[in-house]
Amino acid sequence: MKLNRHSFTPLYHQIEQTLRRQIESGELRPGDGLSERELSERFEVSRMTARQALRALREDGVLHSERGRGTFVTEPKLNVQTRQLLGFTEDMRRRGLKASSRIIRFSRFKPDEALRRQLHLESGAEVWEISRLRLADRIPMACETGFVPVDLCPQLKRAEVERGSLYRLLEEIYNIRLSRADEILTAACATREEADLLSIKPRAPVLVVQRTVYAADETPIEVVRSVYRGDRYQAAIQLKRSGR
Amino acid sequence: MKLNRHSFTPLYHQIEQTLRRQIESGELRPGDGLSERELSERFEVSRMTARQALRALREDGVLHSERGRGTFVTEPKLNVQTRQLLGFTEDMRRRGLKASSRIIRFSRFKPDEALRRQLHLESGAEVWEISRLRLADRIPMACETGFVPVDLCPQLKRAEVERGSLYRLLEEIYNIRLSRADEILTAACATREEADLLSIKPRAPVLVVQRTVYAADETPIEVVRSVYRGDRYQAAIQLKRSGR
DNA sequence: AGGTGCAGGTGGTCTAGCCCACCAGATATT
DNA sequence: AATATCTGGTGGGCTAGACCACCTGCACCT
Repeated sequence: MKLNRHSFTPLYHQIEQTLRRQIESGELRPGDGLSERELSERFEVSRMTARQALRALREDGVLHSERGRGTFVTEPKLNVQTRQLLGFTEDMRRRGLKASSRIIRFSRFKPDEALRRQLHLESGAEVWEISRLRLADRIPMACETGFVPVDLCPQLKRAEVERGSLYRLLEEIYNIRLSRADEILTAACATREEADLLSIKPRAPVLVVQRTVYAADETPIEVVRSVYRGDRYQAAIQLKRSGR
Repeated sequence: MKLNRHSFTPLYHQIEQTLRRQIESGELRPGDGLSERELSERFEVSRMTARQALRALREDGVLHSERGRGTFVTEPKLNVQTRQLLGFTEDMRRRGLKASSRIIRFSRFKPDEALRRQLHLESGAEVWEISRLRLADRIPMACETGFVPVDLCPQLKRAEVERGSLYRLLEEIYNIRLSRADEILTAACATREEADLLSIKPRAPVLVVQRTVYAADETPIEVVRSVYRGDRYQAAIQLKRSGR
């Protein structure tokens, strides 16, 4: 096992990625055991460095450690998957559904004060408005209206947005590293317009998700409001008891 | 600053708790700076140990570090607070509201197969059923039905449940250390019964939270279903973009 | 057969260092 | 006055050890 000692990516992160790949490829299977000392020998690093690699994987729930026994690849949770910062496309893929979308509106305009403040923008700046109907296996699932500063991706094309994942686009083409998001979930009644789009009855229950996405440097990237069909969508979360 | 070197609680955890107290008491204020080397001198531990204390606080968002500058007490987020594993009482207190409750049903019975499996119980075991209307500042906010294995707290009294926080009871009296929970959030329509209890119109939107709470050893402690008024309750979450 | 005790492996914690890139403010140079 | 350079402090990363509590399986003894 060879690491690149002169890379800018830290050793522990290279180890983490290696293990993650091995788990995804099936080379390491659920239940398989690892050991900190064995890893530190295999990768020729100190044990503390191996530990740091394992820590991240433990926090993701990919591995779990038992004192006195070892560290093991976690059995994949049946059913419940934790809510992650995923776009609709990625979210649906994880649920085993195929995402598609229909653009309802795609425009650029000068945001009002509230939105400008949410996106930390100067008063002259513009935003893209991306309004899409989201389908899973061709069934309407959500309608989503997002706002992204034009400065971040001035070349954004309707066709690009149409094809698929906005987040992948931002990460791969515009080189913006998404890091975290704040979400607020509420229950509401579908408006007539939403009901039409989603093919549900007016005033049927919907799950409304308002999300602000941030880059690694805490710059707001996107503000988005998604209205999910209450009868077909559920959000799974894992909570920790921390602090006191 | 003195640590108990012979305690069973690790040094880094003692440091973490000390800092947490100092922040809560106002002795350390938002914006104040700390340094790993300074802490390691002050507490007479190695720098790695001081680092480990800071890591936990960073992950909680209480502190944040800037390379080349230092580690600082984070300004408290206005408004948005992240969803934590809290009982209703604690949740409302954080929102600045006073929680109270009215017991609708309190009984013990033999669970059906589905519930038994969720709580990992043997076939003879019994559970408490605790069904409560939850109020915030005397306004109905949610109705909540929880199931707890009788074995965990055989002495549970109706009066105890009536007084307040079930979670505090479990932690302080029955010495059960809660560690995490899985939640599923969905939007739905209030049933007639729920609408009556919550003083809302029948078929008004409600946020349904189904939660399973686990102890540190992964034993399921409680399965609970809460129905929140859609017009008065929202759930805030923080998401991280991790792994791939 | 059934228990007892021991040895080796494991994760958890901790030490006392090291080098690096980065940042800020002071100092020196133009 | 503006600019470059130095300097001390910071977090990030890493090392090569150490001791502990805990778990497991094995050998030994009863």
